[in-house]
Amino acid sequence: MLDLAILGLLHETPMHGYELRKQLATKLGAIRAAISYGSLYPTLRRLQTAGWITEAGETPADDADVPPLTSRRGRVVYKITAEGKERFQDLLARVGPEAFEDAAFGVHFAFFARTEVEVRLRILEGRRRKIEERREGFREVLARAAERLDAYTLELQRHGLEAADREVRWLEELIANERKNNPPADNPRRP
Amino acid sequence: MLDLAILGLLHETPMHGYELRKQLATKLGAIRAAISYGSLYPTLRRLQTAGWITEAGETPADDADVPPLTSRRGRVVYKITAEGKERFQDLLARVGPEAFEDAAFGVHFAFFARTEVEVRLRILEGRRRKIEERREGFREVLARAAERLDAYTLELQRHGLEAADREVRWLEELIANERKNNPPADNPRRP
DNA sequence: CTAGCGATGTATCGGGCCGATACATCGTGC
DNA sequence: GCACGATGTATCGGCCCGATACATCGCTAG
Repeated sequence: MLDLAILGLLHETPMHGYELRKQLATKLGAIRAAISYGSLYPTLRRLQTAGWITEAGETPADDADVPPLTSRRGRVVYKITAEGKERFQDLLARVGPEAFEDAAFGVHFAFFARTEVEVRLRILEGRRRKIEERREGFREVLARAAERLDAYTLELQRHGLEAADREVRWLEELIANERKNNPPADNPRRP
Repeated sequence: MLDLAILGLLHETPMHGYELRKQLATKLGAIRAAISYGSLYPTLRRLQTAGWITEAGETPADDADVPPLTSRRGRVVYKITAEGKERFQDLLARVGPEAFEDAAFGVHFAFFARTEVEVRLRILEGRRRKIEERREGFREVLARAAERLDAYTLELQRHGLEAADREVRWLEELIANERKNNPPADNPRRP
């Protein structure tokens, strides 16, 4: 799951670990917390061993750096290899049940701009089905076991039901737009 | 985190692992997926070693079992000890920053019926602050970096922002009710 | 009658990911 | 001139998950 995210980011531009973590945090902020270094660095090593990324010596042309960052220390800049790009496409198109889990779905979604329409649809529909099942679970608990649960547990169920319901509607909107070949940006929002 | 959940459930009634997992799944369904056996059984062993739970021989009085379950196999029924109850109260009242994380917050909330009002309020307020910060993050990304992100990433941010916003409002409602000493069940919902 | 299946039930193993921690450098402000 | 926060790399112990294995029970189809 981290593999896909890291390869995806390095596909756009070479980066070092620290920067990678920051980008991940903003790009996937809606899905999961910032990734830990205890995951990041071992994963980078694994990807490098597999031949999907390589160390790229610090780029000498630092033109237009945000502030005048003259530092040139132990930063290790990674870039994706040809095999890495293949691997990325492979992971991106693989639509197993894992792709519908919370975290994995978010990562897939974050790279939808690089995904085929049919794959996007299959992922969105799989995710919808999963959330629908979750929603059904809440409904059953609320209908069948309401009297056996205390007020707070019930409130948790209600909140979960509402959240699931809203996510289903969100997914349905996305699916409909996808079928009309509209990217989500074309979907007008009230300001 | 599992410790608190398991002790809490065993506080209500003795149970074996399988049942424990099912109860956890419904009680915490809104928060986290069903707990894995790969976590459950090692945790039970740990709790037992610590002296917080003990094996209770299969209860002989099986009166009013749901179906006539005559089976009496290798089921291991656990029950909480006096030290376990102390430990549970201790964990329940400990309000560190971990208690505001997604999963831990859910577990704490699920046992609010057994929690002091002041502790409930501190947890709800800490959680609210955390979600507010998350919401601020989304807002900043949407305001400052919108042009650098693709449509799907933006949509993810919008969705995250909306979810965070709604959770803040939910928490605010709960806090207000808490201050008026109303349990959440008194909060009327349209059917 | 029996073979198979799905639910119940306990348990382990490898691995992913996290939080805490350590350590070093750079620019800035006091 | 020095403390502090941001930048940056790295490891370690531990929690938790998914996959897997294995055994029993009750039901039902052949």
